[in-house]
Amino acid sequence: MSVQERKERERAARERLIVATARELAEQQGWDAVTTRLLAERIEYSQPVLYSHFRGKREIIGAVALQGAAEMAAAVRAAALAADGPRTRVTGLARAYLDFAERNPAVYDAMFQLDGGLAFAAEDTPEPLKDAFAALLESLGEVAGDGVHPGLFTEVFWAALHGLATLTRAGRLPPAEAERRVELLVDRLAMT
Amino acid sequence: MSVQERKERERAARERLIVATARELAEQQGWDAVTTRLLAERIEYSQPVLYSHFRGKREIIGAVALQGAAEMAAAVRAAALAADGPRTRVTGLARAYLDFAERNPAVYDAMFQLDGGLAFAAEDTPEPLKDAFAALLESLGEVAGDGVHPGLFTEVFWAALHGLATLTRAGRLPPAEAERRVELLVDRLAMT
DNA sequence: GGTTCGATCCTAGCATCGCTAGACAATCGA
DNA sequence: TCGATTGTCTAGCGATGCTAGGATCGAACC
Repeated sequence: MSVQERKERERAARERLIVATARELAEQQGWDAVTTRLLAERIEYSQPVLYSHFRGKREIIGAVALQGAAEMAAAVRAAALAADGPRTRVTGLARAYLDFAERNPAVYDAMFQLDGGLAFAAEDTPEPLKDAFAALLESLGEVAGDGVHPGLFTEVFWAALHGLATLTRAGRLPPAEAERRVELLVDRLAMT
Repeated sequence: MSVQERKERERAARERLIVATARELAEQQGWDAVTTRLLAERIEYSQPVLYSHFRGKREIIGAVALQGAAEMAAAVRAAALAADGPRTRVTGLARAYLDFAERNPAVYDAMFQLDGGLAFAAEDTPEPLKDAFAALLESLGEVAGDGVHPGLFTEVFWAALHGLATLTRAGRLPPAEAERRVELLVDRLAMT
């Protein structure tokens, strides 16, 4: 059995290598540069090996997205823990969210802009995605305000952050005043 | 000269046909289906003809985006005119925006999700895009609140709408409660 | 220890993509 | 009427995601 176990370990390691390499390549040169040929060359295997781990390129993007969701959830929770009041917690959360999107644009794209073949807002939504939303909900729920459903409030706040993140990164919003936009958003949306 | 004018007219008509066909095809089967071959076949010309009008597929997407921006500006202004108070105006604007995105998903993608090679938030931003932002500003500026820059407020409100539009359409947000999210957003953001 | 057999991987290739070169035909000016 | 110009098409290039089928390697059995 030991031989088989070793093979499984090696196989899992190679799968992690694929995901990590795809992510690295995407951050360096954009997702367009992540071709199956280049990716295969980087991991020093032939193309078909990729397809023994993933159904196709979509699933590789999906794997990067899940990894990113876990990291984002951690980043958001860390920011929330570092703050003391509900208000500063929300501001910190917003900054952490936008900061993550800015520092990991390719991962953010994998999560929300590209098709990673992942289910959302459904029963079969992968755990990391549900947990990332839960991380937002934990801090945002307490500032939803009276009579407002915490989940609904979180959705709206999240959408606003997502809009700021994508429009800023696409050059639709001047980056200079990003901080003022965050302050305005928190000022108005959060009921403290 | 008349002959040359006729040719120019016909050429302009063909260009409109290309844009209209690309848009139609994108709305029916998604932008992935808008290949240069299929598009050429639909307009009953060969592929290279497309490149005598546009630099490439990107520019065709850009042309659809500009068309969409003009329509969206008109839709937003119409909604604003139909309302009487600042508050109902903002609500109507928000509904019109999201309605446009929902009814014209491919056009909305061309405007904000895909690369149409268009400049934003810069001097060389095409007029229709600046005008679409201006249409939002006209109604949103009056509810920015004291001491808040109308442009900045418009940017934040727009980002929130954009986030709602994209996340809803991507299946990230359940469509059922879309209306309640709009109400919450307007309630909190608009100072009336 | 040699042999068999299954798992693993690679070479080669398919269909399709955006885009372009060069041949061909239609039209215009002289 | 004839050359030149303009316009269009056929054919093809390089690159893409993905796959079929053969080669190779290692584990397991007599």
